[in-house]
Amino acid sequence: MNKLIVAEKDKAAKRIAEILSDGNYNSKKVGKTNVYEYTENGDKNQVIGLRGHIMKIDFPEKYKDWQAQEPKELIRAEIEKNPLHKGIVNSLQKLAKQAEQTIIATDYDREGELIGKDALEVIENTNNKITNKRARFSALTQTDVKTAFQNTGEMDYKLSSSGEARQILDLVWGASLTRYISLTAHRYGDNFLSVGRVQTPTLAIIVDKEKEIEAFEPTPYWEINLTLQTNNKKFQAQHTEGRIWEEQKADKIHQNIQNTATVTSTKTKTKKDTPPTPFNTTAFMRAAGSVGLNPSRAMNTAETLYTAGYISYPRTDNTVYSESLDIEQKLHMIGQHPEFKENVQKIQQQKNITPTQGDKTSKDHPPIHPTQLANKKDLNKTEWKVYELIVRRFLATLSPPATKKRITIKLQTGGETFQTKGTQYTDLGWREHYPYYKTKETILPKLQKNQEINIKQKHKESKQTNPPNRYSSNRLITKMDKKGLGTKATRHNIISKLYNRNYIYGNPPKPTKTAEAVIETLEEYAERITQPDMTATLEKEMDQIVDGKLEKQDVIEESRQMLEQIFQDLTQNKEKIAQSLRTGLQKDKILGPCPKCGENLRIMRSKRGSRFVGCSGYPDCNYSLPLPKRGNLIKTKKTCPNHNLNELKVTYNKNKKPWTLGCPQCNYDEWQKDKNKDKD
DNA sequence: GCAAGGTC
Repeated sequence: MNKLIVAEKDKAAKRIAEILSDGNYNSKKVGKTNVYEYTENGDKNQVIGLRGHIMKIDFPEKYKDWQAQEPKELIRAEIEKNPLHKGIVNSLQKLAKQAEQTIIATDYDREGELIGKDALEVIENTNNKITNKRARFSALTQTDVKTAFQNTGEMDYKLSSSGEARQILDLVWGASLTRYISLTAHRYGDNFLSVGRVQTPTLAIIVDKEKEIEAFEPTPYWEINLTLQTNNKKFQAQHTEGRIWEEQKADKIHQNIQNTATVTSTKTKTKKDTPPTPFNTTAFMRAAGSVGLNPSRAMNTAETLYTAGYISYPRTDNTVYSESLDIEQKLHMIGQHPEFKENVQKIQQQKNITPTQGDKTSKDHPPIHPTQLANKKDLNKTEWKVYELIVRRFLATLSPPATKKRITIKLQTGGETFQTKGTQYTDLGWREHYPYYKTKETILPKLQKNQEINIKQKHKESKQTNPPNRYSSNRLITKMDKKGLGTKATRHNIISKLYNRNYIYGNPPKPTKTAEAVIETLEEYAERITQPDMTATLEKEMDQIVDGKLEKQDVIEESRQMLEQIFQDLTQNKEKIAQSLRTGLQKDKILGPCPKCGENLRIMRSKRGSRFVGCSGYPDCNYSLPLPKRGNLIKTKKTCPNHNLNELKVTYNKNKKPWTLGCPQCNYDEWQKDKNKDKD
């Protein structure tokens, strides 16, 4: 029986052909798509790789004009399914005609089942006699794949329909609310304001943190420190109270301090510092942040390294190496590189090599690890940085813990207790191979109990509490992971989207006033879309569809009713919402005082569409400054010390780098100066 | 000009 085997991607198709044919396969092209062909008992089998989803859903053409209908009409609008990759669909159709059976071998998860079902529909529509089977495997290894094809099962239509429900809910909620917010705020064209099940709660996390920072009021506190001196060494000690909230108390302690202090105790503890676990996508991106790469750069670079064969598949949840991963061989390979040679030798000398394990054992793909030795000169700087990070992480997971001594010494003077802490590594362990964390050491002099030590200086230091830190984009990915927002393959895209929509800027990302206005509005009238909980509930309902406890149609219907309820609220409060959105959006336009009249300078648009800085005192005041024609203008939090105007940044949607324009007044003055210079 | 999810 001639078989058509359908994999999720080209790489997987090739690997499947390789395994099932024991290496005896041919590659050919059908259209532009790779097809891998082999014979089995005289039958011709063909393996094709898709490109993820090959179909997409959308509303019919007549809904295309945003202004032509009310956004709420989208809630019950019909939904079409159309080819996303026409070339692949054509190739599938060609192959389907020649086959008697098709085996769907897409990834073993919800989206994989849907991708497979969409492909199967294309196949069955061109060949209604074809039979089908489903091969399920969780790793592209010899044994897994062979077993899966010897024990094929049936398609799980409940699983794929849960995927369809997810698609429909995302489209209906996302599109209707995006249009509603955009139209209400008069943001047309590519200035639109987007809303979605994953992006909006993510943005809310950023906005909430910013509000926390803005509302933060520093509290003053004091610390009392000593500088002590033994024969040849100075060291510091701090009062055991730590932060002292009343200055009077701090003063009293300060006064009590004598000329000497007595050692009352010395304690030494040995601590083990366990090596890190293997890289999954989230952990990798977080680590990439510490070498200065944002999630998108990290992912793009990893993708390049993967395609070139240097590392394993970069989109994985798994943090446990499989039994079949030949660690000895990998070590040997890495050891060939002069830069890692010594590290590898050290690991090979260990009595045993036991890799660490994380708690995520989903076996979709192995944890990210090096698969081939790279030459530094074959890679660009960033690629090497990422490759080295992955190699070193791999080495670290095979290494012993680091051991450190923690020494705590307590001293007394004038009835006050002080302490000092020292850290010393006795064995660097994995840290030697993975130098991305700081290994800070504080070495204290050797002290005896009851020893008396001279106090060189006493300090009363006045300090204040700091606001919480913003999330870096890499930390944000971890946060999204914890809250169940997005998937390993999409989280970094969601963050890029927030940048492109001018909801956030800079790194760590800061929200624009527009973002704050959108989140505030939605939190008041469509709270559900701003909370991670929506995803959690969705996941539960998807599971219930799979278990047969709920029907896809019922889940969608219930969700539509909920959205209709929200639109009722939105419609009733239309004026209020429009007002608050517009005031919020205005805030991103006001830059500061006009030097001529003291009214507000704002970013404006002329009738012909060009941008400029104009005064709100117009027509009484006609002060203005020029602005660049292209790019998105973003008002930053920084203000110019000379003109008290907010500085501006210019970003572009395409891969062009953003640049800082700075204060528009300074920018203009510089330009004038340059112009005059040219004249001279 | 909408979402999120695959993959390149």
